[in-house]
Amino acid sequence: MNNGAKEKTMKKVDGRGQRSEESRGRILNSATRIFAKKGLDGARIDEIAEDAGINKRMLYHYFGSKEDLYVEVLRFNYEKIYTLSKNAFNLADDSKENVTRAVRAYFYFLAKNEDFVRLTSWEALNGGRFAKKVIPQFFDLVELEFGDIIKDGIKRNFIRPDTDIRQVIVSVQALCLVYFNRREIVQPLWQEDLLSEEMLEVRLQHILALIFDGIFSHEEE
Amino acid sequence: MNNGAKEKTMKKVDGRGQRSEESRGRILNSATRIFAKKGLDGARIDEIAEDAGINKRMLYHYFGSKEDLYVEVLRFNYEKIYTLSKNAFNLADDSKENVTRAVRAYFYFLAKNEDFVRLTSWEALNGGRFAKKVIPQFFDLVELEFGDIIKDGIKRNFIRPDTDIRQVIVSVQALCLVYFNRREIVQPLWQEDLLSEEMLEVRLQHILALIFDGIFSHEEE
Amino acid sequence: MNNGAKEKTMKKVDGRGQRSEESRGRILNSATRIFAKKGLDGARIDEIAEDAGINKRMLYHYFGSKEDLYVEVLRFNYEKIYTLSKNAFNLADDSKENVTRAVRAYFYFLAKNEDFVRLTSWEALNGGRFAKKVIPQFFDLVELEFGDIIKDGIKRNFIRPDTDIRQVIVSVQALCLVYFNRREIVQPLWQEDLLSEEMLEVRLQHILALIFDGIFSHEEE
Amino acid sequence: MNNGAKEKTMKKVDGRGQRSEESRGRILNSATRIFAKKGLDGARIDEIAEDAGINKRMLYHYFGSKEDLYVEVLRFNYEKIYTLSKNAFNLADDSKENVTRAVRAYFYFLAKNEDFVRLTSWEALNGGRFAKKVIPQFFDLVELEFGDIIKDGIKRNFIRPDTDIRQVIVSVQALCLVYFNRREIVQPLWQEDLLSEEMLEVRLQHILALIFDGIFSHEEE
DNA sequence: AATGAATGAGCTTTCATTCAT
DNA sequence: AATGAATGAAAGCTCATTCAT
Repeated sequence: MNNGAKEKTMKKVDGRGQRSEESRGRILNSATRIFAKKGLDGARIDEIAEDAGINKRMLYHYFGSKEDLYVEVLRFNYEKIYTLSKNAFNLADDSKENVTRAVRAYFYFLAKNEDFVRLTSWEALNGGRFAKKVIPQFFDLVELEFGDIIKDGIKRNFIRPDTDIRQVIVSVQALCLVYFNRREIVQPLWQEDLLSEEMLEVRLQHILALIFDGIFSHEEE
Repeated sequence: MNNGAKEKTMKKVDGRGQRSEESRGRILNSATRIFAKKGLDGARIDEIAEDAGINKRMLYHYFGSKEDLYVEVLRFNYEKIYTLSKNAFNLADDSKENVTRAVRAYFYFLAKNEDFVRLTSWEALNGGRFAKKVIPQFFDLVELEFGDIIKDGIKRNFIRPDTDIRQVIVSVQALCLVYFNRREIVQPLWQEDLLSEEMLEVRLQHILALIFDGIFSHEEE
Repeated sequence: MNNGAKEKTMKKVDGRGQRSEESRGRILNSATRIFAKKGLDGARIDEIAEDAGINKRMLYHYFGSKEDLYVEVLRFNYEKIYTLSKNAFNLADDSKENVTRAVRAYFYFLAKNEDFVRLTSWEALNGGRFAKKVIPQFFDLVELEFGDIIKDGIKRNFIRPDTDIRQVIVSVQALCLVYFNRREIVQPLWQEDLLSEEMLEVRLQHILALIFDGIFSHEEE
Repeated sequence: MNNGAKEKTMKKVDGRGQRSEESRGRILNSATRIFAKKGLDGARIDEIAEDAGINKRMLYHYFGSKEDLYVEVLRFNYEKIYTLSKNAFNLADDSKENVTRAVRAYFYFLAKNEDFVRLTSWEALNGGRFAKKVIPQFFDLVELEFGDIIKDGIKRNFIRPDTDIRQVIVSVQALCLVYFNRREIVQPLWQEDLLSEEMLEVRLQHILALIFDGIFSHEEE
């Protein structure tokens, strides 16, 4: 259905096709926000349509059903993180630098994409039921490529050879996600706004310190 | 309401009051399971009532509304982890031992209480909106007491003095929770069942290794 | 059903029968208040039972059903006005005095029996559907006896011979009832409390003046 | 809500908006009939929807809730009597004529609008709770303008100067309303149909006679 | 391409009534 | 005589979806 709609737009380069593509985009944006906020069950088609400023009927025209729209929202948002992994994850010689760059990129991606964080959390509670329709191997691909970085680090003897790469992937993801995921809940522990630039950097440094002093061999210390 | 019902039962030890308490309990158990599985919005009162084997009306009689029932379910389940924190967290002389015992207790509590894990995750997405009615300072109390253990460790010079206790609390919680939280999603990375005794122990050891080699001073290495 | 319960009580003079009669009375009083306030549809069995301080089950034991209870409430309250008509309506020689006494008695009866006023109003909206089960000729009997007073007045030449007795009955009833009936609605027209002794007397005098100067021959003026 | 829907219709004179307005009107008519008959508590949304021949959902779409619909019904019906008071109550030189015209207009308005009579009676039992949302000063405005007529009559020396205008307003309203209000109850007193043209006129003449011979100075007699 | 109006199924909630003790 | 617990039917209300233009 997604593809179908896209092809249509391709064909028609005149005014009508563009409006159509614009409507589709507006729906997608509104749906992202509202599904992120309330989940599949909590979201209301009426609210999305009103927020997008379009007629409810068009929403069905473009996306078929609430569930299909939800899946498209997942696709739309996961494409963003694909892009991230393509760009920010090139191996350099310094393993520590590689890991730092990757973690930083992931962490700040999450910081800037609260909707993605929430969508991924709803999906976790769904057991990835819908995301699987979008990503065969659901599970941020970032993490898979992060695995390569670790593997490379082991080769170069920077990282302990007995390191369980999969566990590390899961852990790094957890350490980053949790900060946004449970932000409202842990916020009371701090005076400062958890999303301020300073606090974000504090958290990132904490994560890096925890990881490095754990997984790196300690010969250099 | 909870207390009220209990007192009633206290008074009458004969058959009458007990059935009431039993019904209440059955509702609470069914509701726990179904809210855990589907969340507040996804759960259906009919399903809960049928599962509990009682008339829908009684559910309203005992709990007032769907939302109130949900809050009672949170209370009911959070009481379990209170108990944990009361019992398993007594300070010994060995700081490493203290941390290990606490993390192990928490980790295995989560392993045995999938419903709790899921309820807490739904609540995170709700910003703790409902849990706040149950726990003034929502956020597993376990973690707060875990803070004392870290503090004690710092005093004894086992743990680095510059450690940010709150960040560690958040991180430990993340490292434990993620494993159950996103289990269905990360499972494809492994052949083995993530909930098998062996795999649980593997994860726990990974967490401990990550933590220790990070937060402990490295004089002993 | 009413009689049945009474006979029972007659038989048993010991404690049990008295309690039973007392419970019945409490239910009737509570039901009167609540039916008067909210009507048959608006009243709730639970509320009546709680207000009477008895178990809902007893209410069904004594009265059979909500509707039957309502009918008993009507009977219970109409008996009060029967008593009135028996006592206050004896013919004297002075026709004006007779009418005055009767109207005054009726007006103050209503003033002191707000519940009766409301019950009779609900019944009017019901077309007397339920009251008919209690009084064959529903319609305050007072009024019928009031008819005799008028008739007597005509005989004595105090009242115009062309007076339509039935219309007068309806009108007098209206003039008295409306004051209590629509009290909350007309109250804003006055500063004073419509139920104060002074205001009640003002209204009564207005009614009497309106009636007399209308229906009496004007020879004496 | 009322205005909103009307504006909508204004914009689009083609088929689309009109059906909406028509549905709204059908609901209002059905609701008037059924609320008049059974009151707010006795009426059933399903019955109204079925009677209006529309889907229950639309009723909520247009009116929001049962109570809101009830309020709109009151507004809708009170507008009718506003119109009456605007048209039929212009002062002429003859005071008797003025009063007669006003009472006649009011009396026949009631005769032709049984629903209005009943709605106003339910509201009286509600203490005007809902009508207050529609009319700041609930209480037929007719009556207030009737007050002006009386006042004018006093000026012209046709009506006794000590007349309490507010009492007269209440009384006239009572004398008219009661005939329709309690019609089913008093009907057994007559053989004829109370709503027949003849009987209506009889009642009206009775009311006028009662009023005039009371409130007018009797010099002319 | 776009829309206002409409719908049926299903949701939460309520209520008069009865069961079991 | 009295009661706490339980129930089925139906109420008010909501929602994803489709019709007609």
